[in-house]
This record gives sequence, C-alpha cells and structure tokens, in this order.
Amino acid sequence: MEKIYAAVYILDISYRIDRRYVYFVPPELRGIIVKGSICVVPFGNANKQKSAVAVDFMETADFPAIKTLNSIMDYPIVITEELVDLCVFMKERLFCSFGSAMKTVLPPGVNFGTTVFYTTALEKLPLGYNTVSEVLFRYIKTKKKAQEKDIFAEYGKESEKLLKTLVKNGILEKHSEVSEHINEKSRRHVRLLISEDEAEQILDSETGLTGKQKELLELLLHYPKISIAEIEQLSGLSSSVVSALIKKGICERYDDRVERTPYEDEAIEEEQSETPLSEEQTRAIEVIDGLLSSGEPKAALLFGVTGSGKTRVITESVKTAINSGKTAIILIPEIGLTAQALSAYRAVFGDRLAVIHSMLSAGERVDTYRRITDGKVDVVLGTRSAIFAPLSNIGIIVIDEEQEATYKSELTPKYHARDISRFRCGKNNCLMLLASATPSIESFYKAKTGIYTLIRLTERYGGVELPEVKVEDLRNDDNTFPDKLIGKRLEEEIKINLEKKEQIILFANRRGYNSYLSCRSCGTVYTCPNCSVSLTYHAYSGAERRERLICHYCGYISVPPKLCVACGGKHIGFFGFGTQKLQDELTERFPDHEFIRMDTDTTSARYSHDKILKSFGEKEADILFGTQMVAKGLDFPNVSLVGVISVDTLLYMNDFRAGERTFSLITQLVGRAGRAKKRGRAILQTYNPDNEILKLAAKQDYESFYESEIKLRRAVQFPPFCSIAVFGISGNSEDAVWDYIKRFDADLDETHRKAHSGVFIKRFGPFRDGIYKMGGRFRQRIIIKYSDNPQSRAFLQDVYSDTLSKLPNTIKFDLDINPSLV
DNA sequence: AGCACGCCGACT
DNA sequence: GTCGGCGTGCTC
Repeated sequence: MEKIYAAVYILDISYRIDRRYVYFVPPELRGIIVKGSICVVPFGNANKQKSAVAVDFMETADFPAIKTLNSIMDYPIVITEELVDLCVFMKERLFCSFGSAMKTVLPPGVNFGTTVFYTTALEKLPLGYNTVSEVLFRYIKTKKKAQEKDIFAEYGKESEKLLKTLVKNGILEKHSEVSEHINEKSRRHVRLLISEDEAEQILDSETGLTGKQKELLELLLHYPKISIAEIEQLSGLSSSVVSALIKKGICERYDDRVERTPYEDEAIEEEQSETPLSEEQTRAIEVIDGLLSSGEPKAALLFGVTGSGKTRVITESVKTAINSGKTAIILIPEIGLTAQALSAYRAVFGDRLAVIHSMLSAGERVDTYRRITDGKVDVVLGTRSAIFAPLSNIGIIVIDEEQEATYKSELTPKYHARDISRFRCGKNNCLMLLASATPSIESFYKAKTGIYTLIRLTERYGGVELPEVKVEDLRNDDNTFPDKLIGKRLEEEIKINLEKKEQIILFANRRGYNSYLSCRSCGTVYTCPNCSVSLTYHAYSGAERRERLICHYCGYISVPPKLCVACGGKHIGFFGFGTQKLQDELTERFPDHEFIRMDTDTTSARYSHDKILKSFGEKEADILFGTQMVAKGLDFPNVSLVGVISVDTLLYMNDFRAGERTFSLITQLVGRAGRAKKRGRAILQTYNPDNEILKLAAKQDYESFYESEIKLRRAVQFPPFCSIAVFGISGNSEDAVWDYIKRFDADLDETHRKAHSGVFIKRFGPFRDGIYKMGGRFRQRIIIKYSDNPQSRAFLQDVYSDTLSKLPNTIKFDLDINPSLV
C-alpha cells in the first residue's frame, strides 16, 4: 500500500482535541515513514509546527482540507508499533491524551515541544511607531531568532498585543519549530556536609544563619535525600537559600545518579540448578510450559503460600521462554527488593538482563531503553514502569506479588501494570504470570472462574511448617497500661528468643513517635495547618533531644508547644504509637540488646535500606522493627518470632480493599518467621480479637477469606463485579468546591440523559477524600460504578472532556479508573 | 488550548 | 465610523 495519507496523534495537545488527524504525505517521505515515526505537522489556524506520531496509513482520505506533513524527525529513540498501539489503548481506558501516554511509555526526560519565535521582516522599523515598539524591534533584530518565552520574560505578557500588531503590519514574522531534545540532566539533590550534631549546634546557636537558612537546615536533617524541587514544594524556600547554605559549606548539591548497587560487587551467586525441584514445582512448571508454547495470549495465577518456592518456578519459566528465543519482563513491587532479586537473576541471565527502576537517572534510562530496542536484552527486571520496556517478541510477563498497590501508578495517567501487561500479552501472544500468596480478590476471582489458569503451590519448600500464629487480646493486658505497646505475651516470647539468640521482627504501622499530640484539659488535637491530619511527634537524639511535630503528607514541621496553645494547660499528651515510641520501649524493656529500626526515616538515604538488611542478616542486632518495609520479601533464616504491634487501624480504613490489604500484610509478616528448619511463631496484638479478617489471617486461610470477601463484593457491587471511576474535585476554597460539585452533578446528569441514556451507571457521593484537606486544598470525590465496555467509556470520556473544557481555574479535577484506594 | 470570526459599546 | 470586549466554534 502506498502511504499517501498518514493518521497521526499530535503530542503536547490538550485532551479535549486529542484525536487522530490525517495529513498528506509528500512522495519523498512515503518510503521512510513508518508507524511510530515522529513527524512535524502544521496545526490549527496559525499552522503552528507540532510534533506528532504516525499511527496509520491510507491511500484515500475524505477530509476536504488536508494539510501536508512537514518532515520526519530523525529521532534518537525508536517507538515500536506495539508501544504506539499501547498508547492508544491507554488513551481509551485511562482517559488521558495520547501524548501523556507516550510520555509515560518513553523514558522520562524525552520531550517534544514547540518553540515559538519571532524574526524581523524589515531592516528598519518604519516611522510612526512608539518607543516600546522600537525597543522590541531592536531586541528581536539583535537576537535574530527571538523566542516568545524570552520576550515575555523580558518585557512581560503585555508585549503580546504589540507583537501581534507588528506581525499584522508585516514588520515581524512569527514562526514555530519543533524542539527535539532528550533531557539527560539528572535530578539535582542537596545533602548535608556536616554531622547531625554539628547541625544541631548551628541550629541552637544564635548567630550564623538567617531564619530561612535554619529552616532549610532543619528540613535537611529530616530528609537526608531531597531534591531542590522537593525543597521548594515542601517549604517554599527558594534555591537561593540553598545556594547560601552551600556557600557556607553546610550542604552540597549533587546529581542523583545511581551508584553501583552494593550487590553488584559481590560474587555472582552460583546458579541453583543443583537444588532439586519439588514435585509440586515440577508440575507447576509443566503447566506453565504448556501455556508458553500455546502461541496464544494466556494468563495464569501462581498461588503459593510463603516459602513454597514461587521464585524458582518463575525463573525456570522465564528460562524456558528465553530458550525458545523469546524475551521476558519480570515486575517486582519495590526497588528495595531489586538488589536482592537482582543477584539471583543476574546469575541466570548475565548481561542479557536489564534493570529498570525509579532510582535510575534519566540518562541511564535512555541508555537502557536503547539497549533494549537494539536487541541486546532478553530479560527486563524492574518496578511498575518496567512494563513499558520496548522488548519485542515477549514470551512471558511475570508480576510478582501481584496484589501490591505499587503496581498502580499514582501519577496521571494512573495505569495499572497488570492492565498494561494484559494488553501486551494480547499483542505478543504470550503468557502473563501473576504470582502471590495472597492474590488480589479480582485476580483470584478470574482464576476461580477459569479466565486465568490457577496453579497452586500448597507445600512449603523443604517441608517447613507454617508459623504458629496467636491472636493476642490486649484489652485487659496490664503490660500495655497506660500507653505501652508490647503486651505480656509478646514480651515473654521476645525474652525466649533473646535467650535462644534467635532473631525477631516487630511491625508497627506508623512511623514517628506517637500518632498525635493533644491537650488533656481542652481536647485540642494538634493538626497540620495545610492538611486535615494530626501532626506526628518525632524525637531526634543528638547533643540534646530535639522534638518536632511533622505532617507526613506535606512535610510541615513545627516545635511541640510546652503549654497548650488553645487553653494554656500544661497537660499535653501523646496518643497512638509509632516506630520511634516502640524504639524507646524496647530500649527500656530489653536494655542489653541491639535493635534496628527500618522506616522511611531511616532508609531515605541511598542504599541504607540494603545496609540495614545486610547488618541484620549478619546478626548485628537481635530485633528488626519498623513499618511496612519489614514485611516485604526478607529472608532471614534465624528469625523465629514476628510480633505485630497492632493492625487495628488498618482494619477500619474506609476503603473496600482494606481487608485484602490487611490480610496480605499479616500473611507477609507471618511468613518472615521460620524460613529455616525451625517452626516460627507470630503474635498478632489487637483490641479487636473477634475480627473475622484477623482470625482468618491468623489461620492463614486465604481461600475462606476470599470466599467471604467475594460475597461482599458481589452484594455491594465492587470490583471485580464492576469498574469504578473516581472523579476528584479539589480547590482552595471549600465553598467554591461545593458550588462546583453541584454544577458538575447537573452536567453529568445532563450528559447521561441526552447522549448516553443507555449506559447503566450508579453514582455515589460526593464523599470527602480520606484526607479531606491536603496541602491547603479541600478534596471531594464522586464515584461512578459502571461496567467496562465501549459505551460506558464513551460516556465517561464525554463527561471528562466536557468538564475539562469549562473548568474554572480555581478547581482541580482528575479522573482515576479503579483506584487502589477508594 | 489557541485562534478567528462575529456582533455590541465608547472612543478618535 | 473603528477599536476592542469576550461568546462560539474549529483544529486534518
């Protein structure tokens, strides 16, 4: 077919007008242009030069006013046909523009933009123009090509009108061109050059620093790894304050390039092919081999208890795919796990393995992307965004711990790696292999109903028994009175372990010291001025104990008052608990032992995460305690006791996935106990010992949990029985948000009645967001339940695009499909 | 989003 | 009469 006409999607264009546009392809380009070519096209009344991606070709076109495609950009990045189709798919499902899908799919830093500039059309400005015109004319003449944004920066937005008249009078010419650049610049970060103690001395002394500089220093103490952009966002301090501190030698700028991972230096692990496969593993691998060789898109759920050897099944399956000349993607939930997972996979796949995760710099990502498109890579291992790896001929996509919320992006477009994976499997006729001990309810439902092949691993590898789990009722436990965290039973069990020199992992679900500070006389709770959450108390040991109240959502920091601000009372107390409080209690109860704390406060520096795990692995401490992080994929043979301080607050979260998440978290925690020969123990402390989810989690009975959960979901219509669209509406004024919601509601009704009355939807809300006020914005959400089909998607697209077109600038609006948190 | 066309009020 | 306000409609 001759490519006479090309359908393109234009990049950097708003969602409302984002659709296919058809251009005439000049004969000399017809041999070069391919699907995925980045082209330059004239667009709109002004024929502004825009970058676009060719998606389709035709020999005829019926549009009367077709324009001619300008050129094809010699772009240093290849966009495969499959990724082009994927962007169209994302646009349709996630209601984002093709361009923003493209941005997500390509390595960050790859930018397409149009620059507008002016040139002079005459040698001299004719007589009769004022001095402002004279100045402007001379500026453009000396610059030859004067960029519009530079003119605005120099003379203000007011110059726009004048520019227009000068163009109209033939004195200036307006042009545009597509700027192509790959931004390889890495993110600029700041770190302290002095020790914590020195910093505190400086903070306490009267002289030396200005107020703003002290503020920045304090921020740096709390956030060991922070970028300049983040500093501005969190504190409003400009980069000039940063420069001032750098001049004083207190901190330095550095590029966030990833250094060699600590595991890379170590001897590559021996390939473990010597270990015999269990009978179950062998059977699982056989089933997977069958699916792999079917030549059709398939999906399977590898459902196996912790310690049943899922990883081995995965590596064997990936090997099978590679040996038949195909490629593979392996997704893991977090970067923290990369280093551990990496060495095992590197042993098997050597330099045919590429790793993609968020700690890579833009340049490294582009390099990796090129290595993959050049065909130098067979296996890509990484976190969420690795699902976009431009591999061709994919044989298998593995999603490990598939229930994890990290597979859903929290940035627009809010894609779920599982959905992207399903699309790519369809295109590659390959296998999607989900693996988990506690699958998401949606995935297990699909496995039960035969959409996915269900593969069970029921035995723990090597016949190790599952830990013995006890639910411990704290309601009448003197040991925790009045505000302690460790109950009688847990304390005894810890002592037993300490004597036996076996290690312990403790979990608390909040970092910081106490969850909140409040006045016992008047009841005032100290909350963040920008967000509707209570501030968390943190204490930092140094020359003297520094106490701070911190907002975990916006980073607001203040000093706890000595007297209540509201009533002047001096009985200010702490309620709740966190990892820091746990640390104090451990020191008090077990003074002669070593502890390691692991939460975002202690792991924010690069690789401290790995260091902590390594030192615990080498038995440098008896107890490892922390937040969610201690639950994930750690394998310490000497740990035989896990203590869960409490998960009660998780159980009562206002979210339909709360049960699923709690069950999964407990299972993971319990699984940390007894990875070796001895049978481990786990203690679940709670004030709600009768809670069904806790009981089932203690029994490690996933299937009963699933049965009760799926009944509930069916009864109240939640996924997998419908899809959920959440419209988020927020603004700085509470009244404005309310007024807007009323209008939105009416518009939504009208759109439904007039153009989509056949679409069955259920509307709920508005509800306040879990954190109603965040960063000074009041947040409301409207929830639509619908069944996912082209008709309802068309309806949602109409509503969304309509809303965006007449959105007042005081309101922010977004759409999230099947969010991980509702 | 931008830009043009188009139809009403206050200026040379 | 004309400059300029912002409502409406289109972008291959």
